[in-house]
Amino acid sequence: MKYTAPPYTYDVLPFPPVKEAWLHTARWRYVENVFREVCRKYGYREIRTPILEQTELFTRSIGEATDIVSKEMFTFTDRGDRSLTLKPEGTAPVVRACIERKLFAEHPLLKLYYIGQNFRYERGQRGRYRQHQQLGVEVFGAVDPALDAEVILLAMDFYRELGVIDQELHINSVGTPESRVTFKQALKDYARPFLAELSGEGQGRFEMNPLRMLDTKNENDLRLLADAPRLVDFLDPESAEHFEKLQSYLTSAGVPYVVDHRLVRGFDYYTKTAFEIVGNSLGSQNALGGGGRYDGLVDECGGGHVPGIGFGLGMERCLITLDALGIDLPTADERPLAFIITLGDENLVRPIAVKLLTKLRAAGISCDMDYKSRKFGHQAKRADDLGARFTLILGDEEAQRGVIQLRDQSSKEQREIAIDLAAAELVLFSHG
RNA sequence: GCGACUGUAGCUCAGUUGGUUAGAGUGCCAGGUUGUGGCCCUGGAGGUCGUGGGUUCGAUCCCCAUCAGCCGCCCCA
Repeated sequence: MKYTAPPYTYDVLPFPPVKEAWLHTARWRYVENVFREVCRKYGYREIRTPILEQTELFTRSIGEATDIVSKEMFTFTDRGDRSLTLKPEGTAPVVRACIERKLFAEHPLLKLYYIGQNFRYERGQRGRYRQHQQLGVEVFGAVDPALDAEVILLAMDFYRELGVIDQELHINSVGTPESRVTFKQALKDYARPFLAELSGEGQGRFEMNPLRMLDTKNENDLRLLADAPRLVDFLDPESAEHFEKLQSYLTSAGVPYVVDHRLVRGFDYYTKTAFEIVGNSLGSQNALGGGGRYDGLVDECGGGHVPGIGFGLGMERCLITLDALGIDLPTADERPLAFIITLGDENLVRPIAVKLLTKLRAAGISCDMDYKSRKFGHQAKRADDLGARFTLILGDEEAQRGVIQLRDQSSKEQREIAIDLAAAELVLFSHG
C-alpha cells in the first residue's frame, strides 16, 4: 500500500464498511441537518471560520499549561515565518472572528453555531481522532442563566431529535477565577495530609491543576477525595445565584440533571456554568458533548467585556453512540428513479439513451444507465443493485418505433410508452 | 507520552504444534443464457499471510524491530 491516511484519521464513505456504519456520508448529512434544524429553531446563525489561526490565539485562550496547548496542537511555521495552528477547538476562533469583524457592536445578543474540523495530536481511541468534527453553538452578550438553560436545552433537543435516550446531563459551577483560587487552596489543604496515598496522576494534579484531582477515574483517589470540599460551597454570591437560577430553569423546563461536583472543564477560560452530556455507549470516551460559560474570554482576546456561553459536541462520538443504540437513521433516498437498459445495435440505441437520460435529468429525475456490460441480465442486476424503481428498456425495435418499455421493478408490470413522453410520465412518480 | 491486544483475498473470517501448491463464505469477472434479469450451475481473476531483519535445511507460524489498527491510562469531544 503506497499511501495511507494519516494516523487516527478516517474516511467517510458512500458505502460504509460492514462493521462501522457511522462512516457513512448519508449518516453524517442526516446528523448535520438535524443540528442545523435545531439551531434554526433556537435562532442561531451559522458562522464559518478558517481551519488555521495564529498559534497565540490558542495558547492565550486555552491556557499554556493544558496538555492541548503544550503537546497536542498541529503547529507549524508558514513561508512567511508566521506560527499557525490547525484549530484544536471551536470557541476561540469564533471569538476572534466576532471581535475582528466587530459583530458585537451591532448584535448585543449574538447567537451562533458552527460545524467544523478540529485537530489534536493525540493517540487514537474509539471516538477520538486527530481530525475530529465538532458541532457547536456560542452565545455572546448576556449573563442571564436562562441563556445557559437555552444552550443546554438546545443540546438535549438535538440528541432527543436523533433518538438518543440514554443521555445524562451533568452540571456544575466553576465560579469565577477568584473564587476558584480560594477553592483550590481549600482542596489542597484537604488533600495534603494523605498526598502520599494518592496515585501518581493525583499527586501531579495536586501541583499542576488541583481541580482536576476531582476528575480522576482512580478508585482509591475517589475514595480518598469522597469528602473533599465542593466547588458550590466556595462560589461567590453572584455565581451561586446564577447556579441556583439555572437549576430552577432546568427544572421548570422538565430537564432532568445531576449536579456533579467533580465536573470541571479542561480549559482555563470557563466561568460559572459547566455542563456535560454523558452517554453510556462509548466506553471510556463517554462524554458526548459539553460546554460552559466563559465570561472572561472575549475580554482576554481584546474584545471588551462581553460574556459568553457555548456548547460543543463530537460528531464521531455522536454517530458511534447512535450505532451502539441501534438507531437507524432515516437517510435520504439516493436510489435512481429510473435505469435505462439498452439492447441491440449500440450505434442506434445508445444515442437515444443518452438523449433520454439528459432529458430526464433536466426534468429533475434521478436516472442512470449501464456503461459497462451489454447483456440484459447484467444491466438488470445493476438496476436492481442501485434500487431503481423503474427500468426503461430500449432495443432496436423500440428505437425504430420511437417507443420504450417502462417496467415497474417491484410489480414487474411493463408497458410501452412513447420515448418523448417518458419524462412526463416519470415526473408523476418523482415526488411521491 | 505509557501499557495490553490484533494485523491472512475488495469485505467477514478460518488455518498452519515450522514443511513443497494458503482456504471458506461473500463480492467481482466470464460462460451456461446475444431481449425480460434478481435464483441456480460451472469456471476465472484476486494474497510478496502489514513491513524489515534474525533463528532454521526450510518461516505466514518462533524471536526482535518497525508501521498500522484497536483498547485502557493521560487528555478530551
